[in-house]
Order: sequence, then structure tokens, then C-alpha cells
Amino acid sequence: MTRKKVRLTYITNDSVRKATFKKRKKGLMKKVSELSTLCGIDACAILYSPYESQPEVWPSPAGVQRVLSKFRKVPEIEQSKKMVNQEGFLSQRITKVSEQLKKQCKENREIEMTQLIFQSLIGKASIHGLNMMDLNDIGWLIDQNLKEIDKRVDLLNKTSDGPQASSSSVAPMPSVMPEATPRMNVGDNVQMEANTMDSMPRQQWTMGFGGDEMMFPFWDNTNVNNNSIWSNTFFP
Amino acid sequence: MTRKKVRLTYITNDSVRKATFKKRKKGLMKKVSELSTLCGIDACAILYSPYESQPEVWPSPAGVQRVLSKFRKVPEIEQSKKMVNQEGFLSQRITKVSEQLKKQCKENREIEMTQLIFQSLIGKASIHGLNMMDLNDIGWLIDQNLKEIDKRVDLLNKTSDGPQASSSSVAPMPSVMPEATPRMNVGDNVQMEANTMDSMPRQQWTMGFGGDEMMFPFWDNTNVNNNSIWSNTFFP
DNA sequence: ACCTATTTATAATA
DNA sequence: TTATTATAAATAGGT
Repeated sequence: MTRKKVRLTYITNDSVRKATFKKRKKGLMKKVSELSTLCGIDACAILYSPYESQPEVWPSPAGVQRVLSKFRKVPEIEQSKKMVNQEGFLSQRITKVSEQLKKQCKENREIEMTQLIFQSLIGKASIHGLNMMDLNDIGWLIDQNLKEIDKRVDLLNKTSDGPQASSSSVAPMPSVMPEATPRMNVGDNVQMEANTMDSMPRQQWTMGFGGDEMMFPFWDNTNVNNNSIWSNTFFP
Repeated sequence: MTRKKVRLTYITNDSVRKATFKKRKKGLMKKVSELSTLCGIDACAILYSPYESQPEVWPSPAGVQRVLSKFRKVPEIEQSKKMVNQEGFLSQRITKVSEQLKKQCKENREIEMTQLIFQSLIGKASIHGLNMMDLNDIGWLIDQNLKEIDKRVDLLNKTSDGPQASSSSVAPMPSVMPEATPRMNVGDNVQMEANTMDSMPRQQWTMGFGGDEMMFPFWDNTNVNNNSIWSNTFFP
């Protein structure tokens, strides 16, 4: 897990696999040891490797036997109860990584749109010709920024009433970093699950619409929320 | 292991211990899973916690049973052979950390002595009044630096014979960093083992002695190497 | 539960 | 193989 993000796949190169095994075995044993010490629990680990004829265990043969006898006393059906089996473990991870992916996509989207806004402001790009989805998101972003600004203005007004307005009571301005580039670190072997977005109708700023009314009310609201050219999986 | 280096001791605070258990259990299971996948080996882990009535295992009850039956076939005596038992594991770690400690002390010593030299050169300190051990080490350090310089001079002379002496063929000068401060990261609960130093007689520069002869040859060489005011556990 | 400053683990390399 | 180094991952303490 360094120099490169590791691909969670069988290592075909023999020497690399052996080296990895040695390193990770050591790390794993250390982890078991630490967990056992820190939390005062009974634990054991057993590893079979092609490099040793005998299994390698933690904490000791006797310790393993003790834990095992404890384990065997429990009926099979009971065992499955609170157990972390491989399938459950993997589906948990898939869910989690999918969430990460969604979050990352959203972040990337925000950076891209912010970039676009800045490019526009310095005349290096134009928002003319953008599609509705992009415009919508840009509007949303600008809205957010305006809200932020309002909040800060309020805060400053309030704090300046006091005898000694401590500047530290004001949250630091979020940096927008026009030079930032989108990141996409999702190299994991995970399929994005079906779109489960919860995008909501939102107020528009770019179009000059105010209040809570929807723009283009002649559109079907139930469809606006899902899979239309106006919305996407990114915001809010 | 973050925000603070963790003390490898039973966590007395209940809520903290539980939180730590949850986090580390997750991490451990992930590690076992990865090791199994990456290296294609059979492995299992079993944890007993006061938080669940049943043991928590990886990869699955069946998987555990399979590994266990394999394990139980091996005679007890054989099991101990290549096994990483707790005692062996800990003594391995102690040895390793002791080595780290020694290395760190040596590094600190080198930084201190280098600092002293620089302080001397800019008139902020004087080497007068130092004890023999310090002087000896300083001499050794200066020797090393001189050797380094000679090596570089040789290299430059050689490379400048060629038509295009690539400067990249010359190793970068080691930075001595007069502002560096000694580090001491050894907070582990490890006792430094008995001094096993292998310090050797060395040439002196500071005293103006040249060649291979020892200074003060009337001293017993066999004692000079170990536990004298002339030498310590640091250099070489 | 989430966040982030740090510590650890470790992949690639020498 | 062992050591070093640059990065990714784990996680302690805090919100």
C-alpha cells in the first residue's frame, strides 16, 4: 500500500508474493497482538503458507487451542449470528467504497464547476453554450457561496457589536482554489451501484428566479428529481 | 496510533476501549482478508469480545472450521516449530526496537557533535574543556567528512577527464545541517540491552596523529575498545 | 458517526 | 536478503 495503491488481487509474481506475505504476516501478527493487549481480549490467528510446512499462529499453540475449544463449543448456527463472513464483509466494503466514489465524483464536479466559473471571470472561458445540467450546478454552487458570504457578514456584524470582536470567532473563508484540478482516486474494483440519488428541487440564482417556486412549473416535478437534463447525481 | 503514539497497555477507559476494539477489529479483518487474497493462502482469525456473545471470525464459520481441522491434525510438538508464539514474537520485537534505539542514539550523537563543530566555527562555543569522549567522536566525525571530501575530489578529477563530465555522476554533498536538532523517538517500553558495541581503534585527526598507529600506545588496546573514557557506544 | 493530524504499514527500489 | 524511501492506510483524540 505504498508507492502505488495496491490492487486487491492475487499476486502472480512469486518473489513479490512471498515478500508481501512476509511483510504482511508480520504486520498482521502485530495487529492481533496489539488488539489483544489493548482491549484485553482472547484472540487468535492462524495462517497457512506455502513457505512453511506448519501453520503460523498467534499467540501460541496453547493459546490457539484454548480459543479453539471455546469456539467449537458454540453450535454452528449460533456461530453465523454475529459473524463477519466473507460475503458480508465484502458487501459491506462494496457499499462503503461506492459511497466514497459518489462523494469523490461530487467533489470533482464541484471543483470542475468552480474552475469553470473562475475561467469565465477571467475571460478564458464562457458559460454560454453550456448545457442545462452544468448551468444548474453552477447556479447551485454560486448559491452556496452567497449563503456562505451572508453567513459571514452576519457573523461579522454580530461580533463587531462586542467590545473586542475576536477574529478567531469567524470561521476561515473556505478556499476555492481556481487552480485546483479534479481528483479521481477510485481505482478499486467496485461497480457503482444503481443511482440512488436524493437530489432535491432547488432554488435558482443564475436564472434570476427567487423564492421557493420551481422554475418551469409546467415540467413534471416527479421527473425533475430523477434523470433529467436539469439534474444529475452530483448536487446537492 | 495517531494524534498520539499509543501506549501498548490495556485501555482502562471502557468507552475508549470499546471504540478502539471496534476500529481495530475492522482493520484486522481487512488485513486478514487482504493477505488471504493477495497471497492466496488459507487463513483465519477468531476474536472474543465482551461486546458480542459469539466470537467474531474471518472468513466464515466453515472457513474457520476447515483451517482448524487442518491445524488440529498437526502434532503439538510440530506446531511449536515454526510458530510465532507470543514470547518469540515479543523478543523479536525487543531486539528490533533495541537496534532502532541504538541507531537513533548514534544519529543523535552525530547531530550533536556536528552542531558543536559548527558552533565552534562561528565562535558560539568552544571545544576547549570537552572531555575525551566528545573530542574523540568529533575527531572521528571530521575524519569521516574529510574522507567524503577526498572521495568527491577524486571523483571530480576523474570525471573531468571525460569529454562531458556529467555532474549527475557525482553524488550530492551530504548536508550537515548545523541547525538540526537531535531527535529521540524511542518511547517504547523496551530496555536497552547490554552494550554490545563493536567500536574499533581509529585514526585520529584532531590530535594530529597520522597513520595507523594508536595514540597513547601505552594504554591497553583491549581496554580502549570497551568502556573507557575514550570511546562510547556511538561511533563508528 | 465523522474528521484530520499523526503514526504505521508497506510497495517499490537500491 | 535487508535497508531505505515515498505513499497509502490505519487510527487516536476530538466534534
